[in-house]
Amino acid sequence: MKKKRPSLRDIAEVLNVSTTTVSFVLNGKGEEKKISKQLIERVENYLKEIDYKPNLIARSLRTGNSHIIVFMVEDVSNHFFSKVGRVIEDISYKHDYRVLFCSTENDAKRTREHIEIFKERQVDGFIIVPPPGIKEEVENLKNNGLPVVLFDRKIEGLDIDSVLLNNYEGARQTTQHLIDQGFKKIAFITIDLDQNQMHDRLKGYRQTVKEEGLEEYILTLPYDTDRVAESRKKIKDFIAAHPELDSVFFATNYLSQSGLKTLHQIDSNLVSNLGIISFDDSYFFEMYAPTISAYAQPIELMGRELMRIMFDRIKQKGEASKHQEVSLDGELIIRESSLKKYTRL
Amino acid sequence: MKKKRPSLRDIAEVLNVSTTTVSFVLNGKGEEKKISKQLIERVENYLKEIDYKPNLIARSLRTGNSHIIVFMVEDVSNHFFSKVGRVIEDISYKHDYRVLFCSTENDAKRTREHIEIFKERQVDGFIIVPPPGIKEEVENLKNNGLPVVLFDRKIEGLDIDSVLLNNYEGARQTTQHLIDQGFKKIAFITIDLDQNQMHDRLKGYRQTVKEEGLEEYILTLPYDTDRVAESRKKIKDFIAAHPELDSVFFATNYLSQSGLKTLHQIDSNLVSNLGIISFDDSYFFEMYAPTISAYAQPIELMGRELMRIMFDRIKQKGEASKHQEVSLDGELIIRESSLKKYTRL
DNA sequence: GGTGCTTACATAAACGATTTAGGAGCTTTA
DNA sequence: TAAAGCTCCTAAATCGTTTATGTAAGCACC
Repeated sequence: MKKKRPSLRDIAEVLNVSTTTVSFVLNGKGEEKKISKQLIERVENYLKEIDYKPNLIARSLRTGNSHIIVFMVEDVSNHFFSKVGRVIEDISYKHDYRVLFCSTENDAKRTREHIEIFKERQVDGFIIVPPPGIKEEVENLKNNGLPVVLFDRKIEGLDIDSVLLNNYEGARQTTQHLIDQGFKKIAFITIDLDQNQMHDRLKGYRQTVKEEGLEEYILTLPYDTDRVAESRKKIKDFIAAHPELDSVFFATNYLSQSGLKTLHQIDSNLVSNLGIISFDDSYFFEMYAPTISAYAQPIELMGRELMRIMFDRIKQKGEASKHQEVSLDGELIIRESSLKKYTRL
Repeated sequence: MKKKRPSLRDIAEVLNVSTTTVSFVLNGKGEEKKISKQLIERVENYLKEIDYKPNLIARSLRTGNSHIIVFMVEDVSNHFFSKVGRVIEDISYKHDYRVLFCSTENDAKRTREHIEIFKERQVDGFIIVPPPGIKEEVENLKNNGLPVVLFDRKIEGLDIDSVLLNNYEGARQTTQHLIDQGFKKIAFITIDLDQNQMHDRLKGYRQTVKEEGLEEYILTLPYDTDRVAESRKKIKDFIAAHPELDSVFFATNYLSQSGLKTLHQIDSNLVSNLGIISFDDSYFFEMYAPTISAYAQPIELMGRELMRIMFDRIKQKGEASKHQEVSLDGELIIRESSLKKYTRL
């Protein structure tokens, strides 16, 4: 049943030329390799006629690259990562590269295993959202001449290509926006995740309220998603302890979503009465009532930058050269929830 | 810099044995192939010592399979598909298979091209959410002995493995639930997508209201996501034309989300005053106020069934055998929005 | 002591491409 | 006319595995 696809050799035989010739023509190196016009044409016509598709596995084995890049993120089904993944996928396809998606679950062991497996598969590059504790593996990849671009987070003490959000600046803008709207008692609700991006957001918030001579209200919740009940309680207590609060800045979109629910539970008018803004946009915010303002990461741009750097590296074929650290600005998406005139206090 | 990984041949040389021996031991066929215990041990120790990893590309070339399966869906960043993708990814990894994700955009041409490309890469199987118009290509894949499992939709007139939701039954249950809650004027809002799953949902709704002696209220919106304004207007007109409606059944979660927004725009109390339920669950529904009831697809189970069939087929190595059509039931997730006592009419 | 059967390995041919090195035939040049 | 230089093409090695086939040694058997 399974009829074998013709190989280069089969074609060469039919045309009575060598496989070399067919290969050269196939790869558009005909002229360069001084194959005569007529022969090029003859081969090309035949290739087209039988709609020949080379066996990419064989090509990979010979050339040592696979035209596959991996995109390792915390969770492929996470909205932000899957959107960026989609951008990367599209760009890759245009350049004849494919993308392997993979979830790290922010776990070092799982990530290490995956990196190992992908190396066996001769992938051509890695885009990684690094979990803590994989500095060494990433360094090894780089030293082996494999392109690696970090995304979303960096690894302390490792000079390597990366595409990041300017979290500090983003948090500053977000906080400033609330202040500009007339909010004065701004709570910052974050998680106890020891990673740069969270630190930078916190710093941005603190610096801004400080400069404006306002007080800080900071609540740190556990990172564990299964400690929801605990988080809920903490938010309730926090709100109760600070009745003077007029607005809330959630440090991640996940926090905002569960936070909104909690606020609504405390008092169904609370959400409308507080100024609310989220770091990270979400599809959800557009639908909520009121619509929720957010500082959105530049998804499209991030994907493009990641691939630009990736292809730069691939072209360089492992030659060392200075690393690029791209820090991108997001965009404040102002919706109803952060506009003073919409709150009813 | 890039130090070459040792090959089987290198190892054989060091150990003074043949590559055959090393290969057999590597693949655990030592005993079967009558290699002596001592030698097996010697080879195994060395393999472990240098932490040898075989070149999977070479293996693929030789064996003709890649241990890669593709998961082609409408959009990899869609919540439902990415969740199922995640399940598939996890199962695959456990069996040493990798997953290539790919977005079809529901476009036949794009899908055809992708199928072609994946065949060149010798992928071992396809899980496809088929766009209209690719019957022939899918049939070819199957006839070439390549495992194909359809997901979410079927292709009319093609007998092939598939994992589907029992849309009819789901819509019946959903409608019945509203009726049991005491709702009597139930609107069904759907899209004009000519695909089985939508037809079945409509049928389920109609049959149920008919059996209960209730009137049908059906609104069909354009599928195009960029005709949002038009959809909004249609919903508004529909609601205005039928002030007697006491509940709404949205046929997809995307519809629910934009529909909720529209309802809220019409009248901020409308969402609380109507009974609302959605086909397809969404993360969003849990957070909304009120929380929105939904008929949830069994994501985990779907992923497992897809992979079960896939591995069945892979084991059969292209032998034809009767196709399996799995029809799964979802689960009614009852939240506030569909409970009569929560609506204030 | 020839035949046959294990055991325990090795040899070498694939898989299907890319690519290096080279060769045949022609023209040019000193 | 011999050497050199083109032009156009080919032979064969190579990538790193898997696996069909080969074979040498040992033993049994009549």
